Amino acid sequence: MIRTKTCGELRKADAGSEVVLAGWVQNRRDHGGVMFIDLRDRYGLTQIKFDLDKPEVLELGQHVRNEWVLKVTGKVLARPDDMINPKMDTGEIELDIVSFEVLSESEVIPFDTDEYSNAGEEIRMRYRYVDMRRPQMQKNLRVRHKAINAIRRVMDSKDFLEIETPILGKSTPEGARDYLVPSRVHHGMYYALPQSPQIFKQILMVGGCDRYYQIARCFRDEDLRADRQPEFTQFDLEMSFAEPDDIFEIIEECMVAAFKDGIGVEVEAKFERMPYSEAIRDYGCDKPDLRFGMKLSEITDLVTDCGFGVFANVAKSGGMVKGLVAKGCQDKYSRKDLDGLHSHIKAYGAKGLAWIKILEDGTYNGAPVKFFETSELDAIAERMGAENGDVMMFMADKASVVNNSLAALRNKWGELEKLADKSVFKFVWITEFPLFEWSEDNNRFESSHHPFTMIHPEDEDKLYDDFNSKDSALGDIRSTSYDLVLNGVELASGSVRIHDSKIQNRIFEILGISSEEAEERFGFFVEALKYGTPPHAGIAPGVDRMVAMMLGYDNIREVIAFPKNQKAMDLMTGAPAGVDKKQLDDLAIKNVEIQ
RNA sequence: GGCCGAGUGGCGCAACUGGUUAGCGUACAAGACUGUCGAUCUUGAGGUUGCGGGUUCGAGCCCCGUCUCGGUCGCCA
Repeated sequence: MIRTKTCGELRKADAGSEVVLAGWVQNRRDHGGVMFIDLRDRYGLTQIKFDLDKPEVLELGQHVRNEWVLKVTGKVLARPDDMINPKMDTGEIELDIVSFEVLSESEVIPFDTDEYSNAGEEIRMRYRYVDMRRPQMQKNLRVRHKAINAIRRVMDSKDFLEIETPILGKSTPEGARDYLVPSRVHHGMYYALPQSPQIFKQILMVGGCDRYYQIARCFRDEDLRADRQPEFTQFDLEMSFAEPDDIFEIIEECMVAAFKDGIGVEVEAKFERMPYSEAIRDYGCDKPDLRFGMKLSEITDLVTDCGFGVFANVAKSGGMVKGLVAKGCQDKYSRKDLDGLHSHIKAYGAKGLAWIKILEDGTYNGAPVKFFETSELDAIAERMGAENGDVMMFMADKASVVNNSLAALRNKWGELEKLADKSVFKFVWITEFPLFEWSEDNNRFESSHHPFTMIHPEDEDKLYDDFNSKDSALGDIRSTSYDLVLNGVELASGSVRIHDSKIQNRIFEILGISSEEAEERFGFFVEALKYGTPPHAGIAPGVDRMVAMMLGYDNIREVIAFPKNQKAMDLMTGAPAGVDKKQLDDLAIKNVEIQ
């Protein structure tokens, strides 16, 4: 080894020993006759002292620059009490230099690597290797490792096998767009990179593997977001002879271990459960942030005959009127503030946001007030649980717009009023998602999750209703599926799978997939299910999101070593890039002029 | 594809309703200094304000176009 110790481990007890450290120059403080260099590695910082006891070493040291890589031999000195630096782990000691060697010089780096560095994202991505030297990035990568390691430990203890599934697979046109890889051996044929190992993990169950998991890379060629990358990592698992409770128990144990090992936080051991219908009713969305209340209240029935046309017309025409209450905010937000809230929700199709304040004396204030009888307003306030000093906010539109908008408004309010404690991790299982959703575009039912999702046992009788009608009982069918939500973020999605080919065939029929088509699209899979399929269930938590949440980031790029930007480019390597004509010729692909 | 925000020395930012030579911090270079620890002090170098056009006596700022980055909606079974 070039070094005998790391830059983070020397303590007072090491005083007197001679050690060799190696690392990067974080900082040089030259006082003429005495000079200090902070030497940095992954483990920490150690102060190196140069002085006139060795003038030739000091002279050489004065030519060293930031980010050079040094090997330093020296003697550990306990610092006198008045020179201890309590901010450094190694602040009780310093290294009295004997000699050093420059292992590597460095150009002037594009941005600072210290803890105060605040470079923009673009420059950080371009020079990710510099960015990674920052203590925060080192911490992020370490937390990620620790969390994944904890998951592997738990899964091993439960007798799960980690099994790799192929990266080069077959394209399945439904769902997200696939990344395609042209075949050289078969011109005109393509592999697809997996959106998830879904089909393979189910086949592993047919294959008797019983309990499988994988820290799996997944690929989706869709537009990106702060929490969406074209390639991302899922903790994917599948279990035979399992019911939802079995999955919940294992994931809960994994989350507890991952948060403990990752960031030292003890999260609740049992997570709350909430049916999808309740989540939509009370929070307007399927991923509620339960760190604060502020439930939505529907008032459609109270306003059907009111004098406020905006509400009454929507109520009469099958729409929905719903609201929420901002407690004690009456004098905190002006008319202008409240009217301005609309800008936060108009992206969801919200045409307007109505608000009514209840002043401290109990009188109502706001644009719609004059259209209502006081008794009507009293009834609305009572329904919503609003009291003097509160602000009531309302949306009237079709149900999906109302729910989406108010859910966004609720989250916005949680942020404005700091209702959501950042140190709290509130998990919830959202269960019983609808099995089908009516697609207006295609005029038929589509799977909410995927076509292999098991129907809720109580709803099986509804499966044979008319599948060509939007009002069919099929729309009310619940599935045996579940999402794990943490602080308003969807962390995982899973379900019990269909193992009965009769049900599976009926689902295909409803989805408009003919048996020939099913054969063509997933023939091998449907075939496999015919050879003795155990009942099985699974789930796949997103590792990037989980780690980002541990560390308080909205952006998963912070916890991925080499992420891509919003246009799916790697700014460091320059991918994607053009290729040689020869490579294209091998694949029989005609070159397209690069624009 | 739509909407919103941002592009100013290497990096991070400022510049009022359009008005002198575009500032500040940091990094960088040189010098000073024997105890600093985000060292300090002195001096210095470093800019076609993303790009193109327009309005104006005058544009970093206003207008049009365009490019780039980010956020978001659509999209993501």
